[in-house]
Amino acid sequence: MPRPIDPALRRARRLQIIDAGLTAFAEHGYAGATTAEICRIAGIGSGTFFHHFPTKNSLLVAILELGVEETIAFFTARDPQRPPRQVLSDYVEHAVGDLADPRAAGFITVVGGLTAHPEIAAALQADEDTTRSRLRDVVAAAQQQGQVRDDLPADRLAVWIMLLVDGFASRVTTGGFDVRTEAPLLQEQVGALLDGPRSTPTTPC
Amino acid sequence: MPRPIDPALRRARRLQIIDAGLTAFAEHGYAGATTAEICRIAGIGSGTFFHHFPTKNSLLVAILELGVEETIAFFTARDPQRPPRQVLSDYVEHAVGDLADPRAAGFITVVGGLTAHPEIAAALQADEDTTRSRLRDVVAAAQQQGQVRDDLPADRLAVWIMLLVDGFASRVTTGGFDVRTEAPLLQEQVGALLDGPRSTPTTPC
Amino acid sequence: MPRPIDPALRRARRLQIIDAGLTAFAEHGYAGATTAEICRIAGIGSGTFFHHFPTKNSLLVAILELGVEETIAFFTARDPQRPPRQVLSDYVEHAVGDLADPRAAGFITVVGGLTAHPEIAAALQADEDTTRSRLRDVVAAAQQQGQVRDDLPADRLAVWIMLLVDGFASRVTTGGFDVRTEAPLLQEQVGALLDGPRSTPTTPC
Amino acid sequence: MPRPIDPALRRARRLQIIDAGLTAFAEHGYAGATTAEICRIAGIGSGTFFHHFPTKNSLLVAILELGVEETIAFFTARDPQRPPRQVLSDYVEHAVGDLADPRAAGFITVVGGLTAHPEIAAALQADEDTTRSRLRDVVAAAQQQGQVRDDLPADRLAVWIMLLVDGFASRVTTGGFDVRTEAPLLQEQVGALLDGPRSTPTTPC
DNA sequence: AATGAATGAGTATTCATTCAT
DNA sequence: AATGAATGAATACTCATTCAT
Repeated sequence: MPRPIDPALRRARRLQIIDAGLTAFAEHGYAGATTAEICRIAGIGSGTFFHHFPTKNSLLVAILELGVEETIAFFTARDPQRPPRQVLSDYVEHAVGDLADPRAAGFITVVGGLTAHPEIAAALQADEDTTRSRLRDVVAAAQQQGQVRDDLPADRLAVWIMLLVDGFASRVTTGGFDVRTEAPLLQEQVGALLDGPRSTPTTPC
Repeated sequence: MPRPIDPALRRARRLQIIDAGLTAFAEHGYAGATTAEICRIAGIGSGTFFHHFPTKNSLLVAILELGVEETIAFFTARDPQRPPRQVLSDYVEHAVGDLADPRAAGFITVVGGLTAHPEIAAALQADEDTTRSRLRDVVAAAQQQGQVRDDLPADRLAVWIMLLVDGFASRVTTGGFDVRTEAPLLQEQVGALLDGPRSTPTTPC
Repeated sequence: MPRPIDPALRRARRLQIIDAGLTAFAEHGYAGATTAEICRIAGIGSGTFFHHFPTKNSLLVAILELGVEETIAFFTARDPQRPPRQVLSDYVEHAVGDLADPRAAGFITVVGGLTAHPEIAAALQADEDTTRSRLRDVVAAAQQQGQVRDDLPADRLAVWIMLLVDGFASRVTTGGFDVRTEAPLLQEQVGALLDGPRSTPTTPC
Repeated sequence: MPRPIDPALRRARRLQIIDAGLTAFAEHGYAGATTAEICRIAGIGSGTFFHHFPTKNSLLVAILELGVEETIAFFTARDPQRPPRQVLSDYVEHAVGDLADPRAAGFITVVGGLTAHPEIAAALQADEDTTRSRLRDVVAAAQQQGQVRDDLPADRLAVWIMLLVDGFASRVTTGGFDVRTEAPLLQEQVGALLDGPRSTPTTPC
C-alpha cells in the first residue's frame, strides 16, 4: 500500500535537471540563468524543479559535487603501477575530454568567480581542494621518482597544472579553438612546466 | 540657466562610475552586480548613473573599450627598435601588472563568457581581436627574426599567450596565489611556448 | 480487487486530519497553514489528505461543522429541568473547557475574520447562528422565569455572551493568562451581563 | 543641485500605503492579503510599495507601531486632574471610536494570533505591553482613590478591560452589531468589572 | 486506500530604467 | 547636472491540487 517508488527514477530526474542546469549556467552565467529556462531545457515544470532542488543555489552545488566525485573517481581508478608522470598526462587528457563538451568549458569559466553565496563558495573550494590535493600527491610521487623537476614544491606545480587547464577552458568558449587540435599543445605546455626551464644552451656537445 | 559644463568633470564622473562598475562586476559578475550597488560604490544617485550611461550594458561596454584603448596604447608605445621577442615579454609583464589589481583579474574571469547581449558580445570580440591581432603581428615579426619557433602559425601562438594570461588571471581570484611571486613562472611558460618543445634528448653530440 | 474498507477507519483518519488541521490553523492562520504542514502533523502523505478532503477549504468547513455538532450536542444533552440561568452558566463553563486546549482558542481567534471564500463564510455563519439561536432560547426561557434581566432582548444578550467568550479566547493565546484562574471572572462578567446594572445605590433600606 | 525632497510627501505616501494595508489585512488576514492587492488599493505600483517598506512584514509592523503611538498619545493627552475612573471610561470610548472603523476591528481580530515571524510577534507584544501598562497605572490610581475594587490586582483588571474591548472588536466584523448602539453595554460591562460583584442581595437592611 | 512525484498559477521581492524637480 | 521616487517586468520560490502506481 505504501510506496514502491523507484529511487532510480528520482536519480534520473535529478541528473536531467543537473544537465539542464549545466547548459543554462554555461550559457548565461549563474545569475543570468533563470530557473524558468532551466526548467524549459529540462522539459519540466517549475514545481518539479523545486521538488528536486530546494534552491537554484543547491543545483549549482550539486553540479560541483558531481565534479568532485568525478575527480575522485578518476584518481581512484588509476593503476598504481602507472608512472606518476603518465598519470599527470592522463589527467590532462581527461580534462581535455571533459572540455570537449563546450558546456563544461563554459561552466568552468562562468562559475569561477562565484563568492557571493557562502554555500557556493564552499562547494567551489571543495572542488578546488580535491583536484589540487590529488594532483599534488601525484606530482610529489613523480618528483620522488625523478620524473618531474623538484626545484618547485609539488603543490605549486599542481596549481599551475590547474592554471593551464583553466586557461585552456577559457579559450574553448571563444570561436576558432578546436579542443582536439589544441590538446597536444596543452600537453606540451604541461610537459614544459614539469620539466622546468630548458637546460642552458651552454651545454656543450 | 545655461550650463557650460566642464567636459573634464564629465569625464571624471564617467571614470568614477567605470571604476565602481569594475569593482562590482569583478565581485558579483555582470548579472549579479546591481546598478544600485554600483551607484553606492561610486557614491552617486541612480539618476546620475543613467545620466552618464544609458544602460548597464553600456557601462560594461565602456569598460571593455577602455581595455581596448589601453591595449592599443601599450603596443603603440613600444619602441620600434625593441626586439619583438622582448615586446612579447613586456606584454606579459604588462598584463601581470594589470592583474596585480585583483578587480581586474576578477573582471576578466567573470566577463569571459558573456554572450547573451549582442552589444556585449561585440565588445568582447573587439577586445579579443585587438589583443590577438597586435600580438600576432609581434609574434610574426619575432618569427621572422628567428626569435620564436616557426612550426606554429603566429596567430595560434598569440592565442596561446592569451590562454596563459587568462589561466593566470583565473588563479588570482583564488586565495594563496601571489601575482608577483608567480609572474616569473608565467614568463617561463610563455618562453617554453615560444621556444617550442625541448629538442629531443636523443640528440647525440 | 474489491475494497470493503472499514468506515470506522475512514472516520478515524478524517478525525486525525481534522486534529492536525486544528493545530496548524491555530498556529499559522488559515492562509498561513499549508496542506504540507497539516500532512506532516497528521503523519500522512499529501495524496492521502486529498483523498479525504477535496480542498483545504473543505477541511476548515469540516472543523467548523464539528463545532456546530458539538454545540448542538451540548444543548441537546441539557436536563430540561435545569434552570435556564444555570444552563447559561454551564455553557460558559463548557466553552472555558474547550479553551483549555490552546489550539481551540487560537483557532477561534484566527478563523474569526474569514470572509474570503463563500463556503467558509457560510460555515462560519452557520456556527455563529447555531450558538446564537440556542443561547437565545435559553436566555429567553431564563427571562421568562425572571432569572435574567428583561430590559434587553434575548438575542442581544446571547450575542454578548458570545462576545465575552470570544474576548476570553483572544486572551488565551497571549501569555500569562491562565484559563482556569480566569474562568471565575468570566462567570462573574456573564453574571453582571445577565443581571444588568447594579441597582442604583440610592435604594434606601 | 542635490535634492530638496519633501519629507512630508514621503510620510504621506507611507500613510497611504499603511491605510491600504489596514484595509487589506482586515479583509483577508495577513497571509491572505497580497502585496499586489495592497498596491492596487493604494493605487501604486509594486515597486513603490517596496520602495517604502522593505517587506510585507515591515508594513504590518509599521501599522502596529502606529497603534502604539496612538495609545501613548491618548494617555499622554489626559488631563492629570481627571478622575482615573473617568479616564478608564474615556479609554473605552476611545477604543470604541477606533472600532467604528470596521477595518480597525477586522485588523485587531485578524492580527491577534500572529506568532510566525518574530518581528511581528515582537511588535504585537509591544502593542500589548504598552496598552496594558498604561491601563494598569490608571487602574492602580483609581484603586488608590477607592474608585475601583481592590480585591484584584490592577494588572489583572487592565487585562480584562482589554479582553472586553477585544471581544467587542470580534463582534464588529459580524453583521448586525452596531458599534454605537452597543457601546453603552460595553461601558456597563467595564463598570461591572471595576466595581466587582454586586454585593450579595442577601444583605438585609 | 495511500503515496509522493509532478504541476503551474500565484507570491513576495528585485532591479534596470524613467522622470519630475 | 544631479537626485531619488516611481515603475512594472522579471525572478526565485510556494503551495494547493492532480494523478499514476
